[in-house]
Amino acid sequence: MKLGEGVEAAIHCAATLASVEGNSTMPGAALAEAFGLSPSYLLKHLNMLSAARILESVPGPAGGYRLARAAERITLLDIVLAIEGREPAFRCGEIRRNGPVKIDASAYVKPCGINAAMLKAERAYRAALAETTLSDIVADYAEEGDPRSFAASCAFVARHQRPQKSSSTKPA
Amino acid sequence: MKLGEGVEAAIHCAATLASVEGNSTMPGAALAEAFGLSPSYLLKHLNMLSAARILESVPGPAGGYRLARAAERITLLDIVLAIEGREPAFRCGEIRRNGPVKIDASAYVKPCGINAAMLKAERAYRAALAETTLSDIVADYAEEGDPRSFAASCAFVARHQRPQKSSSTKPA
DNA sequence: CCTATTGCAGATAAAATTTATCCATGATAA
DNA sequence: TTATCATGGATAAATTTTATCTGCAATAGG
Repeated sequence: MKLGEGVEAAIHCAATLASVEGNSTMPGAALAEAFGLSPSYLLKHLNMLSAARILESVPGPAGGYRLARAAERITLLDIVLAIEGREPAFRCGEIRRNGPVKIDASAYVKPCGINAAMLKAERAYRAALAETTLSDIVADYAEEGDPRSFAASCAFVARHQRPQKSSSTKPA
Repeated sequence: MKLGEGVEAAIHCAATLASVEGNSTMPGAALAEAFGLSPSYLLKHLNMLSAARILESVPGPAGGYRLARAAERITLLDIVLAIEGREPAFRCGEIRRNGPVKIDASAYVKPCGINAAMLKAERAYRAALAETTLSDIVADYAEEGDPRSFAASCAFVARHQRPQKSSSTKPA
């Protein structure tokens, strides 16, 4: 059981974008620089977040990414599912049917109990992830994080965010 | 987020071994046959279960595998950790430190809030897995499963289990 | 003792997935 | 018109997963 590295990058980027003011955007290259990541690869992940309607993208100069909705309404689960896919971690291969003795398919209409137990655990995992929002992450960082690191983050965002001409969604 | 196929095989095998009587064993080849799996690869997984003290192995003819303790005291978590490893699925790469502005390491003594939230979810996952024991799986199968399939499983176990000379652990 | 069966460790290889880079294209602000 | 930026596709490198094989140690049964 393993989560790809993209998840960490995606959450950090989304949290950073939560600090961007109004409908301003931040270029992908700036986000890559903020965390020392490969720009070309990070774009893939940002793209998945866009496809999942977690981020919005604005093309052209002064373009970039911003949150597609309020940070209060973006959970860690949203991000993890966008990056890792919506498939459950445990995939039942129905190997119970592969024995030497062939039994009629009607014997397997009830779902496999093992699968059920594994999926139940995964629901617990997802429920826990759904309890934390991006705004929780940001608030925790502002309150509990080191002031030096927090100030540096704020400065970085202020330096790289780009205001947009006309608003489309929520004007702060 | 993905679990290897070995987990499914391991749980099914362990559940099968839970039906073996007394201190009898069942050869790995028989378990592979029971689920249509590659014998040489399944042995790897059975071995991990042995290393984790979930199974015991007996060498020599009439040898094979059996549970190392009562099915009531083996949880799905035990098996998943034995196969997938004990590392958490989310591994924090501390990319928060990789920004262009270098900050003293003392700013990062507090753990990353994102990591904390992800680990919290994983604890929920593991707690849910720990709630289901092998005996739960077997009992559910006996009560809720199809009688034809259950009878076939019992017959298969009866045909392949091999009694041992002298007992070491629990004589049923 | 001898032999056949079985678990075990290690080397190896095939396949799939993840990670990463590059380039051509389209949008758009200046 | 130009420079900046997101997008999508093609591609490749790296890593992990899956799978097989071989030689070795243990042992029940003759």
